[in-house]
Amino acid sequence: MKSSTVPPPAPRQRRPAFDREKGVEIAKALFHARGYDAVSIADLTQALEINPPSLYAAYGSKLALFERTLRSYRSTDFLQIEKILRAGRPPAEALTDLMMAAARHYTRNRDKRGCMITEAVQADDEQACALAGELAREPREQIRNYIAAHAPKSEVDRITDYLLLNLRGLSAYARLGYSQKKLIDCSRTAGRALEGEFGEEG
Amino acid sequence: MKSSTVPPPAPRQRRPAFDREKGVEIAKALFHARGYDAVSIADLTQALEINPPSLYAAYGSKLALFERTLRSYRSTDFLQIEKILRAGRPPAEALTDLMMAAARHYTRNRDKRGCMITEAVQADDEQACALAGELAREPREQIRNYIAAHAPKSEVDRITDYLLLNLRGLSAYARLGYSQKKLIDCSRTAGRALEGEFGEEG
DNA sequence: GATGGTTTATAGTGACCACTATATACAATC
DNA sequence: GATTGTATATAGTGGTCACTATAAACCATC
Repeated sequence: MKSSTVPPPAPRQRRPAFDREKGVEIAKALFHARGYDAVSIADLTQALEINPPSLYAAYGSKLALFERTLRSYRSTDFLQIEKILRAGRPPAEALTDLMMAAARHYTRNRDKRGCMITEAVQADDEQACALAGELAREPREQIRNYIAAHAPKSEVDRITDYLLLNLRGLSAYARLGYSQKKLIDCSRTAGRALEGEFGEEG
Repeated sequence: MKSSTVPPPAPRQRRPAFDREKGVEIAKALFHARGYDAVSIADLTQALEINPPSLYAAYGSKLALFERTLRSYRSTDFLQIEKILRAGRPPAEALTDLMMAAARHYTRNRDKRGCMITEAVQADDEQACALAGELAREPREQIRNYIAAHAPKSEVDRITDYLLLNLRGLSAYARLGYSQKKLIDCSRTAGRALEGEFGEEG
């Protein structure tokens, strides 16, 4: 019999080693579904099944983890702009296809509605906002360069703005639950505005 | 001479009576500039120069105050859709004008960028979101009814969605700081997609 | 001047925020 | 088996969130 000291505490459980890359995927899903501001550290640690110190050891901060998820999104989940805007097809058709592809992409999964980067650009958190703004620059320039290669110089900005504005609208309406069909119809309609812009074919 | 009791505390200051309507205007400016989620009770009490209990006595809750500001915005700051979509002019022209008017309206003041209701529809707070959704219904129906009066029945939804999506994009890009000129150009471009929709004139 | 009702003030509430100090469990090495 | 480094755990930190209990100041009436 033991002497009447305090009973030994139950041994603490220890989880298997934490996989950083899987963690990024899980966090990405959360951030995509709800946005940077609406996802808390508690949400993340619960979803990753780790404790806060482990999360901070693995990623540094909420913002740093968000940056990882954004970069992962950019490299694996992002619209393949350069494939759609390939040379040798009518520009109005290619750009319309870009919008229709976006409509499809933004509604492909009910938990991944809209564009994660586009939405993050309008986050309340200033740093998250700036981060998304940087990541949005490259695809924006891809679109602009394509348009610059096909349209009169004086019209490039206007056409680019129009296209980006419609992509922003598509992402927003995807998040509001609009159906894939509706958004594809919107994209096709939006494309009609481009028809006279690049010189008529034939 | 007084006996040596504790010295009388300095008399508390008391502000002049608080004006509820002015408070709504001030709160509206804050909510418009930063959105529901990003404005705290502390921000509001500081701007209104009152203490939290006074704010709750006057308005009930943050959400109730937000509702007041939204309704005030709807009735005094909102785009006058019915004036722009008046009968007797080419529908494509009227709808293009609607978008251009929105572009102007959303950039008229650097502290009142975008549409307060449109932006609130995508707030993180569920109740604020639902509230904005209700207030957005009437103007949405106005636009839809106008289109329904001029377009084939099968095309009404598509044209309406396209128009609303562009208004959403205009509001978002106004908030991002795009110039009035750029947004008006976008609106004019967006209008070109409508040209074939209502039967050609002449 | 005392009284009652209203509106203001101070000073909190518990809950949640992002983040961390500190200790324990474990694997590899000596 | 003792040591060391690493990854885990508990249990917090101070700050801010929306919101409120309670009391003091003021005005109108008696």
